[in-house]
Amino acid sequence: MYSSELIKGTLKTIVLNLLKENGKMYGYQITQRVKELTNGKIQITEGALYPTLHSLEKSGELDTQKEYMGKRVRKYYSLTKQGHVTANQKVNELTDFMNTMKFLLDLEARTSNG
Amino acid sequence: MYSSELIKGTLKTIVLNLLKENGKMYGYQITQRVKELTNGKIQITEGALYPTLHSLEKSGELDTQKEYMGKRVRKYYSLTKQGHVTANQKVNELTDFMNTMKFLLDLEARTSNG
DNA sequence: CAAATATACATAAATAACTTATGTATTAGC
DNA sequence: GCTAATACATAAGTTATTTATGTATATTTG
Repeated sequence: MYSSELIKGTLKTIVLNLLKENGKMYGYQITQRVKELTNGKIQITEGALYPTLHSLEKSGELDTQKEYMGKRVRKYYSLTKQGHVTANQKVNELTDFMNTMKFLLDLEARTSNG
Repeated sequence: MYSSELIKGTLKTIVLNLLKENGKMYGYQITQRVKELTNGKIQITEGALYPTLHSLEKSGELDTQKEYMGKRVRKYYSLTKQGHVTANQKVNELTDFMNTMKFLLDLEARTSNG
């Protein structure tokens, strides 16, 4: 597990990108998928996820669709048109940021080598 | 400029790494150097930096040394032995995290391609 | 079949790392 | 002399999280 400060700020990007690639997902599924894909290195808590999903829905990035499995409800989320745009922007911004960070760290390492 | 959430959590790592490579630096110099190295994409505010420096000093990562340029004081910071260890840990953790994030984003992109 | 665990949602209080605003003082440029 | 840059510092407000708690159904295990 990474120190939590690092993960902060990337949650919306992770969620939007997962939905972009998987079409639709429900909350619990997102937490499990991220845990699985990162070998437990990134674990999204439900206390963080659900408010984020609600906020993305409110701001028009996500649509919801309820599905009943017996008596249990699953709330599926999918990207709106606007959500697709935001997803791309967020992924690009994060990629750019990480490249800048790597440059910042690598450059300094190179300087010390001569 | 990146949205501020992204930069959160990386400030200590940036500062420790800069000090590791440059030996000693003072606060204002750190803000200018980061701005310069990232073409203004990352701008560390003084309100964020000074408390961080104080906190790193308090926790034993940094030593300080005052230098007088005429009447003006500069407070130089440098890594303690423990600070070197922490700097390496933080850089490794950030690098690992960024690789995990890239995998998470790239994997999904690859999945959509077939 | 009872108990524990997993699935699945949700919210609210507390916390941490910032931003924004403000303050002081010296130095440089016009 | 005025403005901007240099150089420090702190405090209030914001925001995204963590931690804690709650509800309910479904599955596994003894």
